[in-house]
Amino acid sequence: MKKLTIKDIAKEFKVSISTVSKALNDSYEISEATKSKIQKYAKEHNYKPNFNALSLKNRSTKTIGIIIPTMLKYFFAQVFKGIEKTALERGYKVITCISNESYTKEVEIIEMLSNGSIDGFIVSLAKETEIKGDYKHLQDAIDNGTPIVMFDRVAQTLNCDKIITDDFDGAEKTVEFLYKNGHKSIAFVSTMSDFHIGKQRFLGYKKGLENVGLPFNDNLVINIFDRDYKKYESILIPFLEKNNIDSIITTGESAAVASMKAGIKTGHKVPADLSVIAFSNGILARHSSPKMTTLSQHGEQMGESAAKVLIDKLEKKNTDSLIKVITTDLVIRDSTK
Amino acid sequence: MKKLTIKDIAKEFKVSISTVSKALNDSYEISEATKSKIQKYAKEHNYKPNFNALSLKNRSTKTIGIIIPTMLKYFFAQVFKGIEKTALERGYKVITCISNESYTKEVEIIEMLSNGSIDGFIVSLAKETEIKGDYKHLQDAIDNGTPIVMFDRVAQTLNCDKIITDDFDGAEKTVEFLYKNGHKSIAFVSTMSDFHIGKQRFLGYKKGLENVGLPFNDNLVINIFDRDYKKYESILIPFLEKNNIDSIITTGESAAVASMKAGIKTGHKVPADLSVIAFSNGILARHSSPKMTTLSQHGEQMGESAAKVLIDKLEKKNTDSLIKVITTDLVIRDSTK
DNA sequence: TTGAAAGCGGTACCAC
DNA sequence: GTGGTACCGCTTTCAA
Repeated sequence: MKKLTIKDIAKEFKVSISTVSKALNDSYEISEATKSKIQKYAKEHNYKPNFNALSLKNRSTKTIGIIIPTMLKYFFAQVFKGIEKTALERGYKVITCISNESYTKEVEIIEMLSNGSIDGFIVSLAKETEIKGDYKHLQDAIDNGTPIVMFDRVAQTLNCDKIITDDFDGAEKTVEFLYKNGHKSIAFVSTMSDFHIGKQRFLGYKKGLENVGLPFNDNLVINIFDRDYKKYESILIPFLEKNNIDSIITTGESAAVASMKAGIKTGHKVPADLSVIAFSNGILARHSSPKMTTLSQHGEQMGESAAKVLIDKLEKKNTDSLIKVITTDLVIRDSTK
Repeated sequence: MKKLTIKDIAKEFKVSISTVSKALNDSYEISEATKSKIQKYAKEHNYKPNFNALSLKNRSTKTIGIIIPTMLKYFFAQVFKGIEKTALERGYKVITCISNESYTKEVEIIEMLSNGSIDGFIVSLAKETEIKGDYKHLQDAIDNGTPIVMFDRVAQTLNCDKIITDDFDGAEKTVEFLYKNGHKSIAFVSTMSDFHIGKQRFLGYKKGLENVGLPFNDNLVINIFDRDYKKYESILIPFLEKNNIDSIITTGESAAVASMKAGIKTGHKVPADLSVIAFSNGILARHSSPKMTTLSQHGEQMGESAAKVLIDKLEKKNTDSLIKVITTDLVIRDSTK
């Protein structure tokens, strides 16, 4: 039972294919009688215009390519949700590819999709790519007329639309929040120091300290490079033992959970004498005990925004590049006093 | 800077387009000299055969459609990872759509993609669809010659390939494990009693009790219908107070976390006098305190399997429908004694 | 009001 | 060894 085509319908009614095409598109050129019988037939027989033929003709696929480092992190899954929802609403499909933090994979994906498969890209950089700092593959795509919208892990030097978090400001205001609540010895735990966003969060932390008049102390900052969250705790225990710390800001959830556990193991009470706040987007925060206070990231909204900006660009509703900042919200739960 | 086509290359070398096509496909009909100069030129100018033209010609898009209820659950994200990886390895792209547990959405997605956008589907049913029991949209797709592979939440009555978890056996062996470790009063907490897989897990639980000679007690079973995990705890506290329970099997992570918290609040010690085991796939299990013992689900492997089975079918490497069971593993952590 | 034909970017058969 | 052409399914211009 193969697919019905315009040609089949033309044969059925003994008319030309152009008549059928026009009838289906409700053209004024065609008589009501002809139109209605053809439309009825098409509907009854579940006719659907062939996607590839249309894409070929229109030079537009109505699909967008997503390239993200992973789907296993809740933040990215949330962004994906926002993209998918918005895209569908506006009649676009999404092809989703995972770079798995690999530069090579990212390049290959761009290559693979740059053959008319998609109209534009939404990208968040692989870790390797960001460290390498080589964005030629993305620049090539742009030069070829394929718009790119980046989010979260964006390439500073690339001229394209960007959706980002207020990393700097978020960290800054978090320090101020902790200070106002009586904390004097605020530590910063980062698992993202390789990333631009990690650096911004760190700089915001420093700025926050400066704002409230606390000295910056290098010993209160720890950068974890290990990718294995299981080791976080053992790294943090000596950190907490050696230093007199009353609060911790972490760049992510796993580190925050580990911080709380390490805090408890080193004799602290959370939040009575150790407060913990994480840049986060979710799932662990709400299930940890105590429940985690977070600087909440609105991944879904970032996704919606990215899709909207890209599709507007594809449909020429906007033209010049913008940077959109989605601000974090401080969500106070039980890990801070 | 528009895309280079075969026609452009033909013009460049003043040869016919068929010569170019053959040269690019390394045909024996074309002289080495011509081939090499054309191939060189194509590579240098980054020529890529147009995807839509090829798909149109070949009636095959080398892309597969994924329809899943959500990406925010770790299990589905894992399955997605497996699918994406395997698909890419075999030269396929994936278009991913979220049904958001809605029957209507699921139907719309199938409609939308049934226009030659994809060669086959990988589906896990929306909750609504499963409750409704109406699989006509899927049957239609199959009848139209679009193969479907289902996973986890599969339609019993549909004749297609299926990748499932050993829900019944998993629950059964879990009861036996708990019994061997001295538990006599084993509760079953389900958030999936609407789903076939939830029913299977329950039946496996009953069978397990029977196997070890424990009586089945209706009071020790609780079905939670509330979708809000925040309420789980308040539902479970009276459940634990009223009954004398020494161990709990849950159908998912959130319920297990809530069970542990409720247990602690009702004066139990986990795992000393209350053991908790969850059907799970991940992330919470490893970060909870105590870390959760799980019946681990291998989502990624299910995804790999689903993609492999679908692609084999598309490429006619297999032909008849199979049901593949991916068995769970008992991963013992700290929530069981 | 309807139809013929070109074209989107390829492939492949057939002729030269 | 190279070129002409039909075709994949559809839209659109132009002619009838």
